[in-house]
Order: sequence, then structure tokens, then C-alpha cells
Amino acid sequence: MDFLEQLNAQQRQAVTAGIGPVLVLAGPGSGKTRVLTQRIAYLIRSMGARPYQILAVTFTNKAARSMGSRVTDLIGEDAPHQGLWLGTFHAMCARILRSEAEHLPITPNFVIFDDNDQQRVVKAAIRLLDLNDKLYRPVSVHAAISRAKNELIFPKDYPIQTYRDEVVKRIYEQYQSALQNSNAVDFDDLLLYTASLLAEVPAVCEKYAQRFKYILVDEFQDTNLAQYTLLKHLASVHHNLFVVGDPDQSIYRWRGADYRNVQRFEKDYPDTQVILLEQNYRSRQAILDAAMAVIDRNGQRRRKKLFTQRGQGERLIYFEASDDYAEAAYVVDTILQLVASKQFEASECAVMYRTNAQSRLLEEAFLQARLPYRLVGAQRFYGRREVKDVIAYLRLVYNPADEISLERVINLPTRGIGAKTIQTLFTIAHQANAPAASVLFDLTRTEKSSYWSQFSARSASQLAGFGSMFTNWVSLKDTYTVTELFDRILDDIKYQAFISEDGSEEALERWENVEELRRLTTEYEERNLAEFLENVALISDQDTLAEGQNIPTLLTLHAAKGLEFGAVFIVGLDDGILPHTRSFDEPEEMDEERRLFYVGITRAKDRLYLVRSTRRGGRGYSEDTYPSRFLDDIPAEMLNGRSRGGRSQRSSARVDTGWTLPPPPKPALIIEHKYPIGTRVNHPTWGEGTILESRIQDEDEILAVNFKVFGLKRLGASLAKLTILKKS
DNA sequence: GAACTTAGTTTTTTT
DNA sequence: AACTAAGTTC
Repeated sequence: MDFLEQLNAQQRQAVTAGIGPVLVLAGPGSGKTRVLTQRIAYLIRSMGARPYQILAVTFTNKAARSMGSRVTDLIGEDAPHQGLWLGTFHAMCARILRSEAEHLPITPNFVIFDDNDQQRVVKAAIRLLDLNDKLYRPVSVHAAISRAKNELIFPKDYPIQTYRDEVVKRIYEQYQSALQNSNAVDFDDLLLYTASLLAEVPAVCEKYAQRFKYILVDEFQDTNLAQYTLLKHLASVHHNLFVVGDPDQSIYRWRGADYRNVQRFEKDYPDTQVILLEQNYRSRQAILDAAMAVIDRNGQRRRKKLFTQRGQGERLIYFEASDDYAEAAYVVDTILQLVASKQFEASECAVMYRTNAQSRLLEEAFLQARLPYRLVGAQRFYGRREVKDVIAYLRLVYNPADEISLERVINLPTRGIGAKTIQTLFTIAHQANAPAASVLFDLTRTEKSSYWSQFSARSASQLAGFGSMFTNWVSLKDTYTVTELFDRILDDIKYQAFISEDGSEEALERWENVEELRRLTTEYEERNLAEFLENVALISDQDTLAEGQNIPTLLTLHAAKGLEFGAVFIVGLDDGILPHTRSFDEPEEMDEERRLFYVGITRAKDRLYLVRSTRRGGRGYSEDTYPSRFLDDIPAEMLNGRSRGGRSQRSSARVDTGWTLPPPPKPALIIEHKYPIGTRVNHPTWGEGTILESRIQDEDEILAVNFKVFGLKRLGASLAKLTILKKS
């Protein structure tokens, strides 16, 4: 048991805990992955567990992968092949549902709809019910449905208090039946169906609960009711639930996560052993002190005393830029300095922000400095349109019932099948109580198809044309490898020609993405289309983080959880961004914003920069901003760096006024006309032009410019990157 | 009816 | 920027 000697007392206590429920409360950087992996090794080596009796669940594929490789290192065997289940909640559920599909309203070859697909289904449902999509916005209706599913509420049980609830319920019902029609599930269904399957079918529950003698869960504070419930069912025979989490790092409330599951766990399993991991192996004490100063303001929590043996370290660095461009420039300049002075490797630097939109200016600044960077999330690979399009084709072939994918690709590239024809196709199919695909197949078989007359001659023959390609692919799907099928489809639809049409730089990039996807399919030579599609559906942003290059990382605070960097920049520390405006009127959400800040702080090993700017460009014009109220919680003596714009005055005035009061009035600014009428200017996109009109509005200069080539445009001077060619 | 163009709207976080 | 609704041309 020599590996146990590398653990501290608490870690060892957790790893070697006996059977029964165990709750490990692990502060940031306290070695929780290590505890989890060593626990698995310990179960096998010392407690006589067989790998197939172990289930280890994570939230991301990345966490699952890193855990997998560490387990392999420890027990020196290929654990997955001995039946150890190690994967994300969603992957585990998909696996169970495919085996148990007979109990469900879907077949084993169901597809998993991603966010975009789900949105389309909601939209279609709203349209079908003839509702106003301004009143019932697809995003918010979808959020309501998702919330219900996470709470294990089926459409029939959707609680109604208002008229709106009643309508949402109808949409939810329609949404769910549309998914079933397409033989599809969404992310939430994976959990919902599994949880209810285990609850409703004792034989199935028994089967898995018997098998999984030991269950381990990572990031337990992020579980929602569905996940909690299904864990409870899975552990109902052996009660060996080993969960690791940190309520202070719970940042997925909006996704249904409920950190109170930690308390619920202690209540549901009164014999739980609770183990606290407080020693931090990541950060300097100065960083931990700041982190505690921030998080201790959240009430109703078990306080943790974070400590380290890595020394006090330096004070945090605070910087206030004059606007968001300057903020980005400061970050880039500083990173360049850190790297040039050999204080940090470029890959040890990370920039974190609250919203994805904030990455744009940062990216521009990096680009300008010719400093390469890695961006996590946002424009993720699988989210690219061309990638989604090709995947939709593959998905359709795999599961021809998938009407969302069908609708997506039936006229792509355009082949004369317009919205009207598509609408007719679906209507006819639903009337005949058949999937749209079977109508297509029927049209290809014979011109005497009873469906033929229901379309115009032209539409019918276009549909038949597509249908015959479609039929052909379906007939090949079992004999072809994923790559062969991929090539065949792209060839048939002349996709490269379609994409490269305009020969632009962007077109080239798009094609490269398609080629990258093709490369991925080659990894599935030995496996099948089903596995390819499932992995593609369940991949997440964090999983696409390519490593190995020595370049800085840009990512959201959410995406940063679980990672660590030598030097961390948290930018946009303005009230309204962090905490975000949308959280202002909900104390629970404000607490979560604070935890998000805490997560960011605790990513830093040696140096932490807290950055904000006093003006920020929103949509259109820029506005004055106020420092994040969370900054007030960090004692001044912990911070290095002075404010530039009188932050101390403003924030001290604000301290007791509370955030419910309106912010102090903005100082009146006098803006000069920089571009008098007649000035000749140059614009990066529009080219040369002449100023026709200039007026001051909302602290910006609004210009009417007559461009030589593009004609009259109206621009905000602060936003448009104009250069003056000649003053009038 | 289909295909393309243009103007307006929208963004918190994501398995 | 990205998506959609409305407008325009064939």
C-alpha cells in the first residue's frame, strides 16, 4: 500500500474509508481527483472489489478521461475492459437506456438532440400550436421544460399556476411527442428516463443496483434532483456511495444543480462518514486568503479553512483600465511581459471572464500582438454549422425517423425543396401517421405512390431525387465504415463544391473543419456509427481543450472549474458583469455569482490579476461601469495596484447603500466633435468616405458617413474604427 | 414557390 | 456575429 503514503491524513482517511456512504468535502486544490482514483485502486486491491462492480461518475468527459488514465496508472490494467464503468452521467444513462429501450417510448438506436436541435423542436412545437413566439420565447420555454425535467416532472404532471404554465405544459407535451416521433431524446431525458426507469421497473433497478457494489461520484455539488435520485436507486442495494464535492464550487444552479443535495445526502444516509479536505496543494496562501474573504460572505455554509504549505506568496494585483480595449491590451501586454521575463510559461497563463461575449476583444488584442491563444468553448468545433450539417446527415441515416435532422439537410445544398414543400411533406406524413422519411422512400419506389399526387410535379420529383440518395445511404450504413459513409454522402451531395462556392477564406476554413470531422471518423474504423454519433453528441466544450501547445488559455469562469494555472487574470470585474445583472434580484443567484468568483480565484497557483475597466462598450455605445461589489470583500491590504478612476471613493460611498438603490448619476461628459462635417475618413470595411453629419448622443459621436463604394452609413464614432484621412 | 438580399433582434453560465 | 423575418427577384 505504498501509494497511500503520499496522502495526507484526511485524504488517506477518505481513500481507506470502509463500506457505507462517504461524503468527502473537498476544497479547491485539495487533491480530490487523487482521492477518487486512489479510492478505486483501494477498492480493487484491498477490498476485493471486481472492476465491473464499480461505477464512477463525472460531469465532463475530460474528468472521466483523466480519472481513467490515472486509474490505469494505479492498477496497471485496462480497467474498462474488465467492466469498470467510468464516464459522465449522461454517457452512463445513454448506455443504460440503450440496453433497456424496451421499457421506453424509444428504440435502442435513438439519437441525442443537442441544444440547437432542442431549440428547433421547441420552435416547431410553438408554431404547431399556433402560438406567438414573441410571447412564448423558445429559449425561455425550453428553459422551463428543462427545469421540469431536472425535477423529474413529466408533461402530464407539469404544475399549473398561471395561464402561461398551462400553455408551457401544452408546448412541453408537444415537444416530448415530437422527440418521440423522431426517436430522439434530449440531454435532460437521458437523466429523466433513467431515473424514472429505475423507479418504475424494479427488475431493472435490481439488476444495476446489484451489479454496482461501489459507486463513486465527482463534483457531487453539481447534481440535480434527477441525478441525485438515480444515484439513490443505483445504490439502493449496497449503499456504498462515495461522493466528493464542494458546495462552495456549485455554479450550475441554472442547470438544475442543487448543492443542497450535499445536505440531503447526510440526511438520507445518517450513517455517512464525512471527511473534510482542507489542505490546498495548488495556491499560495495570499490567494487562498482572498478566496476565503470572498466566499465567507455567503451565509448558510460550512466554513472551510483553506491552508497551504506553499508559502504566503505575493499580493494580488488589481488593475483598472480606462475602457475594455485597454483592459484587453493590459492583459496581453502583461502576459507578454511574464513570458519574456521567464516568470511564467505562456501555457501557465489563463484569462477568465464571466460571459463568452467578453472573449472577442481579448481575442482581437491577442491577434494584434500576434500572440497565439487557446479558446475554450464558445465557437466550439461541434457547434460550427458545417460540422453540424454533416453530422445531421449521418444522424439521419442512422435514425431516419429524426425529423429535425431531415429538415436541416433536405434542402442543403439547395435542391429545390423549399419551406412550403417541406411543410407539406411533414403534414402528409403526420396525417398518415408515418415518419416523413417513409413518405420519401415511398416516393422513390414508384411514381404511382399515393403520395405523388399530393405534391406539385416538380416538388415530388425533387423529393424523390433526395429520397433515392437517402435510401441508398440507409442501405449502406451497416456495411460501410463511418468514414466510407461520410465520403459517400459528401460525394453524393457535392458538399465540397457547395461549401467552397465563394472561394473565400471562410469557405476554406469551413472545409478544413469538415476534413477535421472526417479525420475523427477514421478513429471509428473498429466501432460503428452509433458510437461515433453518441460521442459527438455528448462531447462538451471543456473536452475540446487541446493541450500540449505553449500558449495562454482564454475561458469562461464556468469552464475554468477543475483547472489550474500559474498566473490567472480575471477580467470584467464590474458590477453587472460579475455579478451579472441577471442575478441582481435573486439572493440565491448572487451567492452563486460569488461562488463563481471564488472558483476563478482558486484556479491561480502563484499570481492573480483582478482586472476591470471603468467604461465598457455594450451593444452600440459604451457606458460607465462600477467595480464589482465582490471586490469590496477583499481587504485592501491584500491588493497591489492602485485604482485609476476614483474607485475607492465610489465604492466606499456605495458600501452601505446596498445594491438595490440606483447607481449614482453618471458624471456629465463633454465630448468633442472629433469628426467635423466634411472630414475624409477611412473605415476598415467600408473604405473611404466623407462625414456628412455629426452629433453628440449618449456620450458618443454619431456620424453619418457617405462612403465612396457603399454609400451612406450611420456609425458611432467610439465603435467604428475610423481613421482620419483629411480634416475639412 | 424557391432562392437570395436586407434589416432587425439578440447574449450568462452548458452536460 | 448569428440567426430570423420580411422583402425582392426570378
